Amino acid sequence: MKRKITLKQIARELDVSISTVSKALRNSSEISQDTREKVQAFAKFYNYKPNNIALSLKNRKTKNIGVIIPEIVHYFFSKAINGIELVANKRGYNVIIGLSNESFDKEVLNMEMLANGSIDGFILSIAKETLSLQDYHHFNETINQGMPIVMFDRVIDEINCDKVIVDDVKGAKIAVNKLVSNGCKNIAIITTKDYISVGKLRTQGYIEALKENNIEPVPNLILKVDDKFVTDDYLNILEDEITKLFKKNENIDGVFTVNEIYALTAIKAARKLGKKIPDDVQVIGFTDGVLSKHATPSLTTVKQHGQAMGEKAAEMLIDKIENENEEVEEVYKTIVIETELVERESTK
Amino acid sequence: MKRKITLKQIARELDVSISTVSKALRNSSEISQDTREKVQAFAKFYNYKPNNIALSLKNRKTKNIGVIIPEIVHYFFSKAINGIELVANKRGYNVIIGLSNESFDKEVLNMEMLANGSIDGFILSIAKETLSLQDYHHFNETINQGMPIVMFDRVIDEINCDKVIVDDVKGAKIAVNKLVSNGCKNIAIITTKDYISVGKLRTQGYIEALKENNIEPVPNLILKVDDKFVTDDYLNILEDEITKLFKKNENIDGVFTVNEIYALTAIKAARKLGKKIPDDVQVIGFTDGVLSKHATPSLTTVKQHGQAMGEKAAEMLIDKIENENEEVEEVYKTIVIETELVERESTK
DNA sequence: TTAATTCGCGCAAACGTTTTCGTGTTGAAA
DNA sequence: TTTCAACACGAAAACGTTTGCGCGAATTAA
Repeated sequence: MKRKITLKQIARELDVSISTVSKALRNSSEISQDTREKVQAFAKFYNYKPNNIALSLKNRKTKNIGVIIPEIVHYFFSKAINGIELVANKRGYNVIIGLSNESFDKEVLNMEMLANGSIDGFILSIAKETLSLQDYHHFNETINQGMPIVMFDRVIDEINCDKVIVDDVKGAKIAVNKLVSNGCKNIAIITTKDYISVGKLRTQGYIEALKENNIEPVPNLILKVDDKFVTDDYLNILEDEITKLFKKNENIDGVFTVNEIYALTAIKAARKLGKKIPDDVQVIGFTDGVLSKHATPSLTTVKQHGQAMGEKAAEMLIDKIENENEEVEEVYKTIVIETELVERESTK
Repeated sequence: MKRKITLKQIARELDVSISTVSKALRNSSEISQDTREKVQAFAKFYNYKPNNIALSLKNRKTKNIGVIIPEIVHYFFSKAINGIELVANKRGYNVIIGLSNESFDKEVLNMEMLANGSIDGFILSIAKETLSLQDYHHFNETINQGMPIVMFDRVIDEINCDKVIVDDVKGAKIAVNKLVSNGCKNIAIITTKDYISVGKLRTQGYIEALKENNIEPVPNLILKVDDKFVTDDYLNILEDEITKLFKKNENIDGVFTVNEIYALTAIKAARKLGKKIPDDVQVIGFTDGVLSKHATPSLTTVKQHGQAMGEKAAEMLIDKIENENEEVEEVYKTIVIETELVERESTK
């Protein structure tokens, strides 16, 4: 019923000026002990709290950070948000989320909605559509307006901003090396089309690892799935493609995939073909999500530390926000979060 | 480099007053065609956008809604956020999230951070700790300050606000009825302690359904798991308890669980005891998450429509925010979202 | 020519803060 | 008694908007 109380109302009730109230509440020595106590008691009684919006306007700091990600129903991204919210909260910031749903337009719209004063900085992971269109004007414009940006996971080299990434190449190598040392001779990869940077990099790691182990990569063992349109039939199409892969290459004894779903689907397809996991085929996925842990057989995966990435991104952003005054020549960092192989039942 | 341009700067450059600029941009007929065009062209060139914070202060509307949930790395909650963000965005609102991590203190803190002007209303799902402490003062205080609240999923009857819930009793009944009609005679339930309202209600539905099918519920078949402390060892403890349940009651041929993890763990435990799913034991879970779909065998579950719940909650909240003026005697609605049984491989 | 309109624009208040600078009152020192 | 510092407080500006109102100039009607 009763709106939040303001300085003005307190001032009127106590018959002093607004400035006196403000100073009294901040314990300024300008104000007499008497008045201070009176004001503070009154404020406490009416549960006075300064209005954030007014503070934001005055200080030109909102204490909000904007996070724009492709989707939220996704283990990696929700973990990242968890990390972001953790440190943001610890440092007194709120988190505003925008979901691009992998759409360029929604990404641009979301950024425009927030860039007009609502936030002090952005943390973002780029939509697939943006990556394939290669239209990055909205990032550059935002940066030019003096708004700090930290990109994570899906980043673009050419944009000048802080970045937090996973060493996808190295992660893929670790996985492939594991398969090789476990005795696999014919290792396939199930990956995405190249415009997804993480897919591309993991594929690169796969190839490099093979070469380092003196195995010549063969194109037939590289399956690049188009995941532009994720429909309900998607899983079936995926499974069909993987089944074809197995049938064409009877000798496959190891599979590395760039995410969990591909790995699980590969296991399913392999089993239907009568192959035993991990005896006949060993499988390693990427992203240590809830599926990897609870699947049967549970999945050996390359863990990305999504939460750590989120935490680091938030730390970097807030550091930048709070040191904005020091106009040192801008220097941008790229932090690489190490991956880790989590071994479970899908490998020997 | 260059900060966002303001009305004042445009006014100075064009040698008119601030009000003229403002009116010109809003196409007011008070301003001559000439001036309007000049101002608009200038504003467009410098990409002028009104400052949201200033607007918020002026209008006493932030166009932000606050969402406080227990955790985000969780299929149901992330689906709900997805729905909330969808309609919020469509209606011109931003979403600020706070995570309580099931902690009472963090829930209170988060609400206080946001309640001082940062948002126009709350959507929340209550932390377990709050539910067990039964301390709801923060909700009531917020409501008394005139801030609208919509609770979803985990709600409290005594609080006067809009609510969006799932019919947990009915959902449980549907599941149990399915098991009965599939021939199960000894149906166990794996649920949570009663202070979690959803656990309690689903248990209630289980009992009612049994009675309606003329089966006397037996206490030995009701396993109430304490999930207050979710640690890494948690799954083992859970599995042990379930294994004990099976051993004590060899005749169990159907299991209903209040979430996915319990269901998967039950399947695992049953299999280790040599029972076949669904031939010897049929299992139905709750919450149609990513695990249910991808597990082997895939899981028959009661689908909660988390996204729909989020959408509905956001609609209700924004409606309330935008009709706040009409001081009709407050009337609070509770919307029940229907559940749906998704049949997969864990039932016959 | 005068009076009444219309037009085009600026002033100022308001939203809720914080903070700088003045200013009137008190008490003590000279 | 005069002078000055210390004290306690208020006025006002600023952050960036929107908007009701007033005012001078131009136009029209009488």
